[in-house]
Amino acid sequence: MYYILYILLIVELEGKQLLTIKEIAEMAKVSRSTVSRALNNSGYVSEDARERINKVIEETGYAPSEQAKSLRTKKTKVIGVILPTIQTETSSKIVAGIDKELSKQGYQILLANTQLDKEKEIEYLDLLKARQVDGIILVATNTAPALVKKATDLTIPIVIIGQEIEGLISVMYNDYDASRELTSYLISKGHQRIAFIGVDESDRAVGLLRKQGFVDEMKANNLPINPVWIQKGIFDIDSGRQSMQRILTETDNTPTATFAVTDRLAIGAISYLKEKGVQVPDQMAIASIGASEISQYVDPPLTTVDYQNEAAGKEAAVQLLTTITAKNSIKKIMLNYRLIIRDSV
Amino acid sequence: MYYILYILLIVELEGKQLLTIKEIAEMAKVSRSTVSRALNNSGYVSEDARERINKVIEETGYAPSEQAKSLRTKKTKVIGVILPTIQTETSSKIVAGIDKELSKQGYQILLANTQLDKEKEIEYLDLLKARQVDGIILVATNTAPALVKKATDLTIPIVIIGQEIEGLISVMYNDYDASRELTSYLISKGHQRIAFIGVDESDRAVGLLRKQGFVDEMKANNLPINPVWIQKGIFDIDSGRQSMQRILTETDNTPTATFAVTDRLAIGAISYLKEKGVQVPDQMAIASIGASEISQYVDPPLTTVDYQNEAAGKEAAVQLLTTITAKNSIKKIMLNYRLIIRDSV
DNA sequence: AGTCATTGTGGAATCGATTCCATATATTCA
DNA sequence: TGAATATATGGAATCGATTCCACAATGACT
Repeated sequence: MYYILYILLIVELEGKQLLTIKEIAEMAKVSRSTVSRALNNSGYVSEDARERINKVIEETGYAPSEQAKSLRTKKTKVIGVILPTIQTETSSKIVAGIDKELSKQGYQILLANTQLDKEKEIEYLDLLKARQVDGIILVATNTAPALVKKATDLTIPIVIIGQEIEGLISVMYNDYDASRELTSYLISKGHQRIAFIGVDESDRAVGLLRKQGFVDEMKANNLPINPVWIQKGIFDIDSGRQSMQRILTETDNTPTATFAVTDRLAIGAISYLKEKGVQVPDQMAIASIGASEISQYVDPPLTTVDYQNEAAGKEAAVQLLTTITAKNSIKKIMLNYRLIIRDSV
Repeated sequence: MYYILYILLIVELEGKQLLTIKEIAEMAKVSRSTVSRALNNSGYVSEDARERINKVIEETGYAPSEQAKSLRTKKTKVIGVILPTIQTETSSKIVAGIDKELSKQGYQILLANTQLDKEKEIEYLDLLKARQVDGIILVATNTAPALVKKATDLTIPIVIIGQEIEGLISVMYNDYDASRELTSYLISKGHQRIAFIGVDESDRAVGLLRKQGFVDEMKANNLPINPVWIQKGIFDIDSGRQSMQRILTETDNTPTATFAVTDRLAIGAISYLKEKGVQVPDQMAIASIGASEISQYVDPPLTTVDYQNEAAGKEAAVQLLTTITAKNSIKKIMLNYRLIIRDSV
């Protein structure tokens, strides 16, 4: 009999089989119920039993399966985060902000990177639901009807960052006002002919609102806009170069300043200007939105708008957690921004 | 009877209770076993039953609980990724590489951000184990004995990025050779007095190996190293500024070139030099390791070493997946690097 | 007609926890 | 001393899937 037990023990240690609560119970000579109670500090457990259980846990390094636990309790302590990409400073700052807040409360992040594929945003909502996440934070790039419907129908708490979706908690950047203010600043510096490098308007926040802010402020100051001055790129540096090239070559009516909707676009534009020997800011001023870390180290340092992405992530996490623990009614949160004036204007 | 069923249905739809396989089975008038077989294409299912099941699934939008499934099958299709920080380009590129590879195979990433706290690396190994992840990728910053022991004892497949740990699959950067080659390049450009901005040596790869590469190459060329030239910072830009300040002020024997172990440190150093009116590269050449996206847009564009972090992440994911599906014996993978020559030297 | 393989199905056990409930003992108070 | 309460424990059901097994029905082949 002893031999058999011994052999079983060996096999178990060799195979490094994960321990279960049942085995811990047996070793501590109590029932599974008691182990569970000791583990969760719920109900009564005698000092005697508690000590034996702790000792066994200590020795074996047992950790209860989160798997099994959450099947029963319906809580996974996991939050799904859907991102368009992880490779930008904006995204990683948002994730960092989310993570800081969530980890305080013992939650973890399950990443869902769409790689800019809009279909996948919808797919991932389903997948995360199947994975029983306790909540979802969606860093949205668009407000397509299919996405809105899926997100609204979802039974899981969800917070949107970067776009406004009716009926859902949204954490938004103040794109319109920031854009007007930045345009206004350029005008106050004496610029009258101002170009604009934007992105596609299916991205309502970055594409549409920032453009509207620019256009409205120009109109409010009775300044004309040459169609060539309005360029559209995608979210990368090279696209900024190309846009600036078009601005300089496709019309004789060259602007004296350019407003790029992201730092990357601005950096691309500057890189083209340098190549062509155009002085920044003397011959062409540049301003953008984003306040990326390097914006202060490029030459010249960029005048930009700080959106405080980490704070956005944090705010989204806070909203989500309060929705999970106690129903939450706050629906829209408009974040602050901050104009950072440097040498590029 | 019909009323009761009807009311139950209403309640169910109203409350948006998550459906279970049991309900699907009832609606399709088959057993749970049959639904499961249909879902997984295992065993026999008649065409007739299959159609009814698919119809019900279609109508209800049912998705099986991954939770319950993985409790039974012991597979979660989740990989834990432990990172020192998510806020650097290196990290996000690695994660992007990992994610691209994993998502192809239907795996997802569970993030564990240590925020540079070494204790947490160990904690998270336990937590991820409790969460039953199928594998772990550890982006390591050190090889402390406690960490090595925990990682080695783990019963879950694990791959290390950035450090070499005996007995585990490690994906490493060729820090020593890259460092020697970069130093050699500086020397070939005529520099004899070269300073070095490093980080703490508890980070074996970035701290120790890069320094050794530098020192060995200097020695091989019989070049002396002034102690003040060897500075130590942390992983941020400001730390590069401070190091450069010390290099310039704490000795009269000023170097003509500086090797910074990361782009950020180099950018900080350049920023200080500019402030003091020191010409780069004429009065001080700068070279670093990292090839961050902005390294080509700073002024002057940085000479740096490209480590291809995304490829590193991808390689780690590939190794991990093959270990999970079929035991894997490859133990060490040394990645390529590439010297990028620009104007800062 | 009888054996055998193929196809199809449902019941029941299982994964590893939590939690309700029944029961037993110890303690307190009138 | 007896009733009420507090403390302690284990048994059994449960969460939502998968999977083994037993059993039927059908068709094929001697």
